[in-house]
Amino acid sequence: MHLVYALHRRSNNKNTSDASLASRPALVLPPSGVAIIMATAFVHSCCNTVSGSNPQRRLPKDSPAASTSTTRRRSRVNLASVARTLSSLVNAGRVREAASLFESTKKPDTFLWNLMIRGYADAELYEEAVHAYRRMRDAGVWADHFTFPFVVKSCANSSSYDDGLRVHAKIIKVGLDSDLFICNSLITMYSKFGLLSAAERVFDEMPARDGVSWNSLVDGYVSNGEGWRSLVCIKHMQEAFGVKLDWFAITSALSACSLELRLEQGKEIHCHAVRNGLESDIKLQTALLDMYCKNGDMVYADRLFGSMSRRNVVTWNALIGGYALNDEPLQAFACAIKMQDDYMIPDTVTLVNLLPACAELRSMDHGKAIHALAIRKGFLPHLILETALMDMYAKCGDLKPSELLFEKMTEKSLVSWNAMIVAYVHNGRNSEALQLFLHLQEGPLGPDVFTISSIIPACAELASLQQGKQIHSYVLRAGYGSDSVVLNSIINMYARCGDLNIARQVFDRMPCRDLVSWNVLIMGYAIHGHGEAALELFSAMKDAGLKPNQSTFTSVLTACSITGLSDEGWLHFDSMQQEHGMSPEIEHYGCMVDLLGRTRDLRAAMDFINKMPLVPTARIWGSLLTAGRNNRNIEVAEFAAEQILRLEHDNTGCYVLLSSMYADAGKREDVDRVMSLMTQKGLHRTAARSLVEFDGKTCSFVNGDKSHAQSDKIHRVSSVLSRKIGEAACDPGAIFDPIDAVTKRANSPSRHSLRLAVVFGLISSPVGSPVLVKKNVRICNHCHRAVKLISGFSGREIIVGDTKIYHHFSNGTCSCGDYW
DNA sequence: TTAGGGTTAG
Repeated sequence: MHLVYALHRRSNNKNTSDASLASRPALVLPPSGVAIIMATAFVHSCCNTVSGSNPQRRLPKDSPAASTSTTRRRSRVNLASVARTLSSLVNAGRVREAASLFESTKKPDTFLWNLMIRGYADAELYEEAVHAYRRMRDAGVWADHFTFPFVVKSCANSSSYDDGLRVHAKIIKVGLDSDLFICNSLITMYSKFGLLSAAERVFDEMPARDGVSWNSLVDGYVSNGEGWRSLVCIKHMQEAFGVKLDWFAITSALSACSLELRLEQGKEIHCHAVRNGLESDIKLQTALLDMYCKNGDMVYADRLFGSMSRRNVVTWNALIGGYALNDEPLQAFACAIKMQDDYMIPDTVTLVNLLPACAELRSMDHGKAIHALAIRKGFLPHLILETALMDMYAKCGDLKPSELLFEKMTEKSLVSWNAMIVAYVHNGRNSEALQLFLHLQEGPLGPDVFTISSIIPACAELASLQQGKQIHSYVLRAGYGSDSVVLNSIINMYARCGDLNIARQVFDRMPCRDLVSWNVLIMGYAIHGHGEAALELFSAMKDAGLKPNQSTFTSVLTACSITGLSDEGWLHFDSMQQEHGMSPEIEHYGCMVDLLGRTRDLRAAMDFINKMPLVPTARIWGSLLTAGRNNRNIEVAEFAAEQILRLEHDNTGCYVLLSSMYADAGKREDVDRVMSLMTQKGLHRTAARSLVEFDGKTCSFVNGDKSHAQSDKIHRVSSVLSRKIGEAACDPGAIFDPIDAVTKRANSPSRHSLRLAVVFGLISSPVGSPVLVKKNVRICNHCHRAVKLISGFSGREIIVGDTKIYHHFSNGTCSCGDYW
């Protein structure tokens, strides 16, 4: 406006007063781009007149030198005036009008190019900024120390990795690689690319650094999830270099404390902010609030929030997110209501923060209401909101809306892909998760550490050793071979897929083992029935200086119970409280009930449950049911089943186990009663399925399966083996098998899915090699007895994983000691 | 004319 005012004044009589000009309505209107261009043209003419008014410097009109000199001078003056106009437009954020003026300018110089590139960068038109730089270079105009910070920033924000590297090379070539501003922008660029070592290299090679250099590196660490390195860097900058923490450093430090869950350090930084008079800044207060929320101190967060004199939507969102994060979903919703009383309008972040609260409450109604609100407010499509919605639906157990959202997303980030993969895994749809993982690899987005950590458990659940090996190979190729989170998942996967030897090899070769690594391997030994080895590993873990946690004891007590190491089990259970000051949790009590059941002391098991300081769950009564079943004590089993069904009326496993017991005891009427009760409740027994891998493929068998290409041979061999091990055709167990009782069809144990899978494994693999089979339900008595005998007869090791443990059948015996 | 996070998804 001032510019037009000035221009207008020049175009009119010199005697025109400011007051009279101010009274003209045209002057108070904002200048349009065209008006400015026209005005600029007018200024050119004025300037030309002025420059030609000095008779002392005038050259003969026909002189070539005079002509050239005049042209140059005119050109300089033109550019200077364009620059003023262009600068005004850029500063006003009117980048399109600035571009129009720029394009109409002949031979723009470095200064004008810089202005234009800055205009694009300020308007977040980063790709256009980079394009303008390319045009500048092609036009032969020299880029200077002002040009590069804008260009580097634009490369960083447009994810133009190749351009970024080319620009850096150019900076080195023109000798500007020591410039403070350029180096600072390069640190940020490399951090945004996730190339922290490149950012560090730029930082290290700087001849001089300022606070921005340090803050940029610290921020780079934080934004790449390297909270610890960020805190180390902050300490170093303060102590070794005497750099004071400013607003930026404090906010980065607070984020680092959130990442590393360092509440005490966060409080120290809070004190530092107070000492430096920054505590009244609303942004800093919100950052502090966020730090307290992320560290789980909602009491302090609430107190800080209450003390704030001013709050905005961001502040409210931080508090809502805090309550949702800290498992206080109702408080999160209460805040969302209160914020509206405070005249704050919920935005996309508010809704994104509320969705985990819906998931926590398992309240699809709340989730759907938020979804509807997002649609009504026109927030969709929105990448983060859609991903959060997908996650909410999946956690509420409804995958269909998640799939629809994912399918229809106009833009998908890697986080969206990961969320969908996790959604499948958490809902037991492991095959779909694996398919999606393969699909992801076909596109431009590569899997990251989250993807890998999500997909490995799917392989573990599918018990697909081949798939697991392929994922392991991918992990090594993709450079995640030293990531302890990923490697821990891989150890678990190998153990759950039945190959404990490879699990051990991965563990032994880990560059850095954490507590989880030990816990996972101890559990691996436990589920394979190698109790002694698990306890040896536990001792080695303590010798290595690691302190056991609750999960360690779950693994150790599981090992003791599965292997029947009663004395050791009680020793470790007691040591939890006496030596390590831990209160046993429900899982630990469950292991002890298993242990008591295994020692056949059902009375002690019942007393133990009655004296437990925790309310028994279905898992505890399930252990008692198993104990009753393995000790052939129908009364105890019935009592346990009653307790389970009181807590979980749809527990099909409970019905099946009880009916199996009745069948073993020859109580045909009770079998019928239990099975009809199941039918009345609309429950269905899980169809048994056994998997065995052959030639890199998983072969699946159901009971009586005849779909396999070699079915005739498999059934024939199974019948022969059945006879060889002396399995009677009229086995009383077979007659009263609940499957037969319900289906009323002949289904001899020799045709059970496990038997078919074992036989196929035996005939399709090299003589002497072990056979590995995975089963989706527990092994029935007949198959357990038969596979023991088959292992003796064939001289082969047969490994069968059920839903809980691995049975190693060898020389006619099973590692479970006939208790499972 | 140059560099820098308050809250959000896996």
